[in-house]
Amino acid sequence: MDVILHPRSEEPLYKQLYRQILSQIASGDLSPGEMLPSIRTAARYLNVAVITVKTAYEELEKEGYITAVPAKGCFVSVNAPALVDRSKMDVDKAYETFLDVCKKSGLSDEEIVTLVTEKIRREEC
Amino acid sequence: MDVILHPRSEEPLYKQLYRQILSQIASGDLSPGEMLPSIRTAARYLNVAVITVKTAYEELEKEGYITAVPAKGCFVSVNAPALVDRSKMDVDKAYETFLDVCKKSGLSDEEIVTLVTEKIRREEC
DNA sequence: AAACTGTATCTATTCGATAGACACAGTATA
DNA sequence: TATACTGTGTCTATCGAATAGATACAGTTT
Repeated sequence: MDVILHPRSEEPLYKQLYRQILSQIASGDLSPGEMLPSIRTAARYLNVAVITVKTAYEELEKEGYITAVPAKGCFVSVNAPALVDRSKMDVDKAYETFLDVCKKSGLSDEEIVTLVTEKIRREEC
Repeated sequence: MDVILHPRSEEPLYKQLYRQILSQIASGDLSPGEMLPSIRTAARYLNVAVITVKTAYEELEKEGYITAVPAKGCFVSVNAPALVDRSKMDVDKAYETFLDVCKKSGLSDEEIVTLVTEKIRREEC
């Protein structure tokens, strides 16, 4: 399992795991149909609680990237790559919309970057 | 002071106050230059703590709607109506949507800032 | 039967948001 | 100058959501 968690990070463990798995699906490192490490195996390997892995997997399942089968395992969805592509497009589209509104409100490029940075920073605190 | 707070509401007291004052600025009920009730007066009248009013005023000031002058009072900014007109609400809404999509795509806060910065920089060239 | 799978629940901890109380420093006015 | 006001800063309490640990449950595989 090619995942590294940083326990002291601001980012919750389950989110770190979620992102890294998603990234591996996006890169093709994890193929559709492939079985993920079981929740217990992953938890043991990563030295975290079962619920931490469970939460990460749950989030991935809720978004359709993986499918959990009780007593069987968790598997990368066959349509995961399509979802990844779509999400990329969604990000682009959402960005375009956001940029449009900003420009219409008379915000400069610099102000937009500042705005996003500030909002993210405030959200993190 | 034409404000009513609902202590049992989900919405925090200071936000209720913030919204109602902003609404009054937007409607012209509060004019530019006009002095707002002092923090203490408002707190006494509304039966809330000083810091509750302070927080609401602080938010309004941070966004440029009012100006606080120590030992004098808080005043509606002269350019408050312009701020209201400017579709700031739209920017916020567009940002929220954009952020949502990014999060759903598994982007970390850092990655979002990078993405925006990169896109803006590329657009400028 | 043993060893595995995902799931559910109960609990503890931490942290931010909210808001109360009160002290501080500066200004206005009588 | 005494007082009554102004915004500000700090210390504290409470509440709830987020996070994550431990453990028990139910189903499948070998």
